[in-house]
Amino acid sequence: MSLPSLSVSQTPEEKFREYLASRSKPQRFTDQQRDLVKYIFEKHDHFDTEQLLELLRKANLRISRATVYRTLLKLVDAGLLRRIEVGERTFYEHDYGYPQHDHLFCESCNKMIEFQNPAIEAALADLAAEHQFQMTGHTLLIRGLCASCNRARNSKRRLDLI
Amino acid sequence: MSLPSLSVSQTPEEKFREYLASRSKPQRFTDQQRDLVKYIFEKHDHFDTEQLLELLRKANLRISRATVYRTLLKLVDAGLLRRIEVGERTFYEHDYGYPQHDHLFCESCNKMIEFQNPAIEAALADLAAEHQFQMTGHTLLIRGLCASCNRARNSKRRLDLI
DNA sequence: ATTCTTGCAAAGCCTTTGCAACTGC
DNA sequence: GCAGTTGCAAAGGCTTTGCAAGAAT
Repeated sequence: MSLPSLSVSQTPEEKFREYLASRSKPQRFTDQQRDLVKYIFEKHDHFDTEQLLELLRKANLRISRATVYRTLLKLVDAGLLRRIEVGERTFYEHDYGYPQHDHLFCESCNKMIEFQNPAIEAALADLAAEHQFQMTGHTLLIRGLCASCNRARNSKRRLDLI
Repeated sequence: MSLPSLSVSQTPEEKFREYLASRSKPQRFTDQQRDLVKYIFEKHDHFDTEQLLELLRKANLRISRATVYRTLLKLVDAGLLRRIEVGERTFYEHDYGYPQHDHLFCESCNKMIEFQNPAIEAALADLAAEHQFQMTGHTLLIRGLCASCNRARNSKRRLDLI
């Protein structure tokens, strides 16, 4: 969406194949998995399973619901995708080839805005240290109104006053 | 658990009754709701619905599953409880009479440690301003190992080396 | 008396799983 | 050919809901 990609030496497919091959019980790379990886990494976006299934249907990729669920689990485990919980819903986004970041979530247009902010990172690290807490990760979502929805609301308000 | 309570002029029950009465369609205050509010506000804790049902059973409070779900919705709406999503699970905690805070979550002992941190708050506000984002709230969960689990792990590690 | 709430069981979501057919390797 | 994968449909969690009986105002 907004952050620069990291340069990575392997394609997502290569990285996934490597993951599959390196399991203690080697797993197989199937046509469905190939299509799914290709489709998901063609564009950077946030999606939940239902949206993905709908998009696959529209793209004429016939992969069963069960296979999509099973493959998403593997992609997360392989480090290609990251799960994010937004309220009650579970979304996925690119992990591989993409920098760590957090999100601003616009409750009006449902847009996800990614950001990286060293000041916040530092504040979290300090806080963890203060509590002698060994931080392994965090979840941060800022909810509110994005700039454009905010403008829209303000102009509507102005119109309402006329 | 750890933060000082705010002083509030109404008891949780009073506040809930006021909420019920002030609806456009006034709602009723029942024995089950009274018991539930009393039970939940007796001690400050984080719980999910399943845990609460189990605790109620042990406390010999017979309130049906459906009523618990229905009442929790109302308590959140009334501002008495706050929902927090931890991974896939939904927890509840006191909102009324309790200051805003975020959580450290220990993945080893599942303990929730509450904290308030002005530096983090400020960093979030700055970030939102930078993006011209009108923040209405945020969700922040820091995952990792709490001090005592960390110590336990370290002493185990030392023992393993012998 | 009226209207909301309860408890039960059924239904709804979303996700996982058992199984027979299929397919990478 | 063997072992892992797929697709289907059934089963699982968790949560919501329709309805008749019961309770609050």
